[in-house]
Amino acid sequence: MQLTNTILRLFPTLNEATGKNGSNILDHSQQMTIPEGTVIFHQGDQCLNYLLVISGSVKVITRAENGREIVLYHITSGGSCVLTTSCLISSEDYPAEGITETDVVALAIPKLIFEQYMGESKAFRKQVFHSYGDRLIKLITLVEEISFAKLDIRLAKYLLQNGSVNTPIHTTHQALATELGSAREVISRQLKEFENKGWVNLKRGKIEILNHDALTNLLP
Amino acid sequence: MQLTNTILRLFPTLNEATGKNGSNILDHSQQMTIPEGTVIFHQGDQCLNYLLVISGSVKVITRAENGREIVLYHITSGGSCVLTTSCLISSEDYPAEGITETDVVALAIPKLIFEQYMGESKAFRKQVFHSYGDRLIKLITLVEEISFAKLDIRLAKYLLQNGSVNTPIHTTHQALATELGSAREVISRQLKEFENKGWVNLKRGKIEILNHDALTNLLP
DNA sequence: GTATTTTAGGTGACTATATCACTTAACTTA
DNA sequence: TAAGTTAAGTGATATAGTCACCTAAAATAC
Repeated sequence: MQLTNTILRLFPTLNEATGKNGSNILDHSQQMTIPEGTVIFHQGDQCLNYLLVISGSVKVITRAENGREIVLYHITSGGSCVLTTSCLISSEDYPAEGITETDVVALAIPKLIFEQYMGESKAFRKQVFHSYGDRLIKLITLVEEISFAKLDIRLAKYLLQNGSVNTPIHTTHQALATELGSAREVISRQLKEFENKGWVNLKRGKIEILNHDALTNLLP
Repeated sequence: MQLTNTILRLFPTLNEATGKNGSNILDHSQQMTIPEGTVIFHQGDQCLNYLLVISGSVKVITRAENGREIVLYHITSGGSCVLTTSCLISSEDYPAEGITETDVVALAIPKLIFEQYMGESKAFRKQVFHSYGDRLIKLITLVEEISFAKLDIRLAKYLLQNGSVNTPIHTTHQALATELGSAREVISRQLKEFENKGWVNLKRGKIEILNHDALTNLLP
């Protein structure tokens, strides 16, 4: 089956994740398709599955009372949701919310199967742990960036990572503000400054990079 | 042995963490005492042990190029160092540094023993995972606070959590700045403001809380 | 014990970022 | 085409961080 091959390419360790009786973890898991914009988890939810993302992207955000948001990280193809995992094990509340940014195909491994394979398969354990370590390191890097890096640099970095001279970025200033944990007005002004310098071209919902090198020079 | 009892009280799951041959995880672990101010890990280190803190406190910080620091979290009695664990499994570089804040007694579980028991003991797995989830949630909460909470509120919160009307806080403005990811001058000014309002009393290296209620009223 | 050095804390001027209360412009849909 | 909706722009003000420098307290050297 084609999908199984895709899954095994994305999560090679699942191949080895066979239980005592030789059954594969995939046999007990369910593939699901989730439309864009779906809230797949939020604070207080109970989680019954370990989620592996096969295609598409999920953003995990946290929100202040006043409505300001910041993106903690994205889960893309080959990633897993450690927050639901963490919750699977410790049964604590989520401090965050997960929303699909595109249509997402995911593999849901039920809680019990998850626990069973965690005991039986070293490869699966390794995979799960790796996800955890990854997120932890990403979060620490985020703390570092929010605390120490200046906004123009973070913005330039984002633009360079998500677009190039020929491929404009389709997003709003508000979405960018959420991505960087800033305010829309601040992003707008900063982008305007980049535009005045001739580095970018701004259209409603679209940012074109004109001078890749100038933006690169801003980075440390 | 008294120490074993202490360890089992702090890490109840270790009691169940027996291997196939009935051996206990404690038999293979080493107890160590680390003096205050020791850097127990930093970027690029290789880690060979899973560390459980029995007594004392370790602070985990990350540092900017310009020298500014922020405390990511503290590991106290009963806590474990997930960063070294993460590194044990994924072999990635630490994005942070761990420093003992006091003399610390810790239990070091060698990498191989750690991996063995992770496979054999459900209780031990649970313990390790719980640590991970905990840190993840703490880090997300930190991101939330840095991004959204105002400094006076965060400072008041810190003061209330670390002192009271009769027990002054022994720390420097610089240490407070690191704890909250701010700058010394900013902390000094904020504390001065609290002092002008009669809420605290400032001495070199010491902060006395005078008005608990006023500080509490600042919190959301 | 005084002098020197080190460390903690204070201050003013300035820059960066966030917030608030709007306005204007561009797309959407009735 | 008009009305509604969403995106972006703007000025004023508040908060936080940076820089350069100063003073005061404590530690140490002599």
